[in-house]
Amino acid sequence: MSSKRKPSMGRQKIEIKRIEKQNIKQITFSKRRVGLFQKASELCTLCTAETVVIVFSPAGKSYSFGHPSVDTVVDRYLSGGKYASQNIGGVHPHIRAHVRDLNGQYTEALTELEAEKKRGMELKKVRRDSRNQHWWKNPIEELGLQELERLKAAMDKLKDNVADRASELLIKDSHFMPTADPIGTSSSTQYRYPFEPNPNNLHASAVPNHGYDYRFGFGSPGPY
Amino acid sequence: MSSKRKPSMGRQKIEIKRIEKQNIKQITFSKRRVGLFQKASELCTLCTAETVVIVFSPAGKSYSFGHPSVDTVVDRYLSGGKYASQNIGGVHPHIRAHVRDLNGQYTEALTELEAEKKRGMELKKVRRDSRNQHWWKNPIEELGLQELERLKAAMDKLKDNVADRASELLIKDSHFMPTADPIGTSSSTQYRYPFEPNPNNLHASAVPNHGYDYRFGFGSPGPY
DNA sequence: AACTATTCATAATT
DNA sequence: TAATTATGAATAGTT
Repeated sequence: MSSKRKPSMGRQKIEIKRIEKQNIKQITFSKRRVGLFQKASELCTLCTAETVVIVFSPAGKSYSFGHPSVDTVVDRYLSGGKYASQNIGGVHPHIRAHVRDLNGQYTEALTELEAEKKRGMELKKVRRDSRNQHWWKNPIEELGLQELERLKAAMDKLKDNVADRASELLIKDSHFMPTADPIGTSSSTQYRYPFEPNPNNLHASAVPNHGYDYRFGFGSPGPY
Repeated sequence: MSSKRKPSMGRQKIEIKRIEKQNIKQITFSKRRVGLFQKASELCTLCTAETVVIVFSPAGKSYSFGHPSVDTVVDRYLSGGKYASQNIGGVHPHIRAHVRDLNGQYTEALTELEAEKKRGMELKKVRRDSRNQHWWKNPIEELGLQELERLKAAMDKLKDNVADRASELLIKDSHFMPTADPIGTSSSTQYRYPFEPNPNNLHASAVPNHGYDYRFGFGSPGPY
């Protein structure tokens, strides 16, 4: 209750090198990961670009962002950069514009859909598309087109409505949820990857930089 | 030369939506792509994280950043999450990483839904939405805090369901898995610069671009 | 998690 | 295409 406000020092300049303090590192990771995804999202939207960002935390948890989808972009990359999909190509530039806001809406919609399903709605096999392989669809593996459509429509509506005004309500009540954590994160059983926690150096091969101002000028003539 | 200096307006606020003007878009793309890679690099360094960023310009040119390398991180993602080949019915074994990756799930789900619709599948409107369980479709103004709480609860529940399902699968597949190597490039290219402008390889075969010559001077076919 | 002071990113412009 | 600069955004340190 003292009267003083917040004599914050404000943002301080930091050296870009490995953060030793675990707690600080964790917080920084969280903040910057969000910022990174946000930047990626904006790039997609503004420039009609396809982008994927995958990040493994030092603990081994993965986070990703992808437009049109993680798989789409990764596949395209692996296949040599060919135009992976002609049907998707910036046609819908702002699908995932408000990732955080929509994340909750998505899960809610899924829940609602599951309820519908259990209630005895007709089930239809999803088409043979490779997308079938996504494990996360299993919980709703019987989603029929009708359900998908409903879900889609609902999400669209929510997107419009919530994106415009929910934030003000939400911010004072609750926040969007963390995007990762379902399975025990304490992870005593967490598998440890070979290089992932490699503490001391990032051996990005002939890596010129690491941690400080970089500059590269592969300015390109022609198409960007 | 008199002192006729035009003080630039400085950075102006812009709306995050598709940029129509091609020249502006191209410039923005270049700048933001660099900024994105820079952010990714800093995240790696500061937090000892493994990260990959792949971006395709609207012209189809790809750029990527990866630490320790693009392939390393992509492989890790693929081996831990899924495999690119067609999937047979049944449970999917490679789910470890994806389990905690709701963000990616979200983007993929959204895209999937979009694809469903665009694929031309029957467009059925919802008719039973008069039911109370569709409260969440109402205009946001009508959503009170109570509803928001409910939505939040539903989200948590869904996440639990997903986590449970995932746990089952994890237990069921707690053994070693063959590393999915979608394209057989697991080893060769180690020498990569962190910021990797991929050469124009629209004509490329199944092999991801591996040139380390990041100066592409190709002509500019296609749009842009 | 919320706040600020500050650094950093970048839109407009040359 | 690159450089400059004023302003918008991201975020380090703090509460």
